[in-house]
Amino acid sequence: MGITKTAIFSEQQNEIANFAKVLGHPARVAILQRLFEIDACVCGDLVSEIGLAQPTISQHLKELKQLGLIKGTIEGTSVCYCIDNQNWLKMKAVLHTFLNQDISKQDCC
Amino acid sequence: MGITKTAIFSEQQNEIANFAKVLGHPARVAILQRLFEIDACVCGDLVSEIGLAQPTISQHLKELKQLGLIKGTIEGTSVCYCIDNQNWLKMKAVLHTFLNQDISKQDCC
DNA sequence: TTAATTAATCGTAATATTACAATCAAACAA
DNA sequence: TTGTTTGATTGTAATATTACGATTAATTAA
Repeated sequence: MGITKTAIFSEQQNEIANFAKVLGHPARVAILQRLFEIDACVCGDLVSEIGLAQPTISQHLKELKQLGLIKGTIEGTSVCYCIDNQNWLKMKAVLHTFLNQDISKQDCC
Repeated sequence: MGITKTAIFSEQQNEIANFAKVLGHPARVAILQRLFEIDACVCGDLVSEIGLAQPTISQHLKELKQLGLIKGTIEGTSVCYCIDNQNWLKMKAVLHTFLNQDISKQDCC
């Protein structure tokens, strides 16, 4: 019914899924890549760089912020965004653990 | 409009997002974990293990299959699923590269 | 003050996703 | 053959997501 039954899964499984979900849109991938690329913080240049309307970018930024992957500081009329190192590392650790599960044997089917 | 503008993003960005998206649901995370756990292939035990209806599990399996992360073989009346090693490694490489982007300096905002 | 700029928020339309009941198709068992 | 089992498919309801126009709030500039 469009709603995910989070209750029946473990916290770890939900955590993995939540991190993966926020990376599951190319606009958010592009935003993160841009924030890594630009040493200094990027503000609303993201709107012109990525070809989406300002409210759309703002919405994606909100999701990234909610998961803690980025943080923004007001600088005059603009807002400066950057990666939140600590939470990025946290996500990295969570996803790496999942991705590095070992394939025990060879193909079985 | 609920539709993602894939055309304005690079192939790499879409690839990252597509892999992340399929991991963005706890049921699919659980299915993959189970397939890693169980050495032999699991069939419809997934339905009883995970607390979702059979059509729902089937739907999630389909998405995993479409991205090539798992493969299924018919064995009598049941279907045996397992991880597709090659594509799993491909995804691992793609996501690792993205996750390992370096944080250039310290926090800037 | 008023105008301009920037970005968040609101409202909404279009589409996608999640979940499951009902059904169907294929393989096996009797 | 007929029944049984397994899992895919269909159809559908509920909810979520994506995208953007319009508006708003906040800051700076004149």
